[in-house]
Amino acid sequence: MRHIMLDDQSTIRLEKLKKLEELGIAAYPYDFPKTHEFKEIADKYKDISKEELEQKEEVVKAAGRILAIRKMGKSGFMHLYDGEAKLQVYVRKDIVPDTDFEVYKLLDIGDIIGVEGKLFRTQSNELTVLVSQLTFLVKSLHPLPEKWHGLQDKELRFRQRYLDLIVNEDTRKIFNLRSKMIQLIRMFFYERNYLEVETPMMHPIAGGAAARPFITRHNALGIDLYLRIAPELYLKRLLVGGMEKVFEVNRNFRNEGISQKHNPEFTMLEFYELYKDFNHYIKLTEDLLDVLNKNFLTDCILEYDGKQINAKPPYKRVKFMDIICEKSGISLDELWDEEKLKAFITKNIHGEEMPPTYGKMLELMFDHYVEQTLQEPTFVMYYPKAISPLSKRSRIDERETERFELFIAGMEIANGFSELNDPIDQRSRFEAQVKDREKGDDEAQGVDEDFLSALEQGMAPAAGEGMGIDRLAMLYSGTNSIKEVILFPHLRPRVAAVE
RNA sequence: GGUCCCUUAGCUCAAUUGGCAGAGCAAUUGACUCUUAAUCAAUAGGUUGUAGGUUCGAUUCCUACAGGGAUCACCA
Repeated sequence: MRHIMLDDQSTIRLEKLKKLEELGIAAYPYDFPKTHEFKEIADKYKDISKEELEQKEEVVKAAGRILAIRKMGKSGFMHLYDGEAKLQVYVRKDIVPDTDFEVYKLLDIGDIIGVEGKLFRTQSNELTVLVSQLTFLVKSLHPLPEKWHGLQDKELRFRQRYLDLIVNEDTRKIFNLRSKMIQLIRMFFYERNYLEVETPMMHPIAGGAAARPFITRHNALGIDLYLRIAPELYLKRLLVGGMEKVFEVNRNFRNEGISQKHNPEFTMLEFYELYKDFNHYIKLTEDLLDVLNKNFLTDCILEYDGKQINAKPPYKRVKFMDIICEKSGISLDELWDEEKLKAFITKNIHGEEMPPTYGKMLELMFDHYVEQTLQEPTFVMYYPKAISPLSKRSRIDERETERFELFIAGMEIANGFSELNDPIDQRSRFEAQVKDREKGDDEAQGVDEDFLSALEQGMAPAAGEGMGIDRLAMLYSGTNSIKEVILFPHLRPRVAAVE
């Protein structure tokens, strides 16, 4: 049996709750019929003067959590917070019923109350409810963190996110922004006649990306399943089935380290459209970001990590192999030659193990020399086949694919391509992956026969793309840690206290 | 997983060279009918993350462990 942890302050609050019950007050009432959100009140009356308010006799019913109490004998002010805005209320002994004033005297910071009363402006002109009736709604048995500094301890902020949300307004703003962003993204695709779909989170084969999966167990079937690392291969089965435009916003799971930019589960937007290629999706990406820019930025400037980044499309386009040459000084011939590349890495990149495959060497070159330099939004195009097992061969150079990634502030934001729809080519790419795995690349995929059968049925030419929602939220909220944009980021579990 | 840093009252933070563990907010009691980081007076609140060690004496020095942060590795 669990008991409430009783420190001095909680004991006192429990006693106050008992006194309320002795007054005949319901300790845990069932509802409160409020007429306004605080923000509605603020918006509606912001231009109404003190004098006009006196005449109008505007009565409101509203409810919120007490963030501050300033008691002055027979009257007092409180600030309430309803999760969106704050509202000041004024309680006077000669105005509220006697019982209500007794209740008021037993209130603590953190309690939630409902009030009814007419609006007025104080001497300092703050819009305030002159309380005529006060309704007790719930007692908070623990004190709130300090009002001035708020809750600073990151661990407490993430583990007890509810406290963070009550006390730190910025936190609330970040999650409002995130929600609005996802809403705008959905609208963007709905307007273009995309169908929103949900594909499995548990896969018999983890495919569609290069990553190590989480393993879970299905008892009745007696098999292991993998939490998906990407929805890609299922979404493309839908393309085969004739769904012409689809998108999915949902979680992916990757069994890797936790860092400032990585959470084991993260939210991914993926979208696909038949009869289009990667050029079309580069443009669509710019259109989508343009919508977000207009909603979240002023003058299209991203303020990130102390830098100002111009986010106005169109964005710079560079070739993957060219940009590596430009930033590292290697020649294109050397870069295309595995042995010469190996020699270059040995000579110039120290403290790194030699990657097991040619593809991994290219990724090392890119990560080491290029990624951090891409601060202004930049499309990196034409990734080599070796590291793009699901993208269609380039029309220009068959060693490359029609794949692009978008980088902003040194972060990978999107990854898209002309989808490979040749089942024979796809099979050989999968087989190359198997060879990579044998060479020691434990993120290489296996052969997905079921997916190949779908492709054999015939998939029209298509473009597809994935975007990391958490990282977008980081960019637009100006936060440099993914934990700030995920309500409950993964932390090591605390060892439970002895019960 | 490696390296470095952090952990003191409910919260935000102090504590000199190793020498009585303190402040603000929150809380309690009292005063106060336009305050807004309300004000004034008084009071209470601590096994200094945990377990060891060195020492006459440890918040302070050492070791291990736990949690967090930064960074590297892996990745989006």
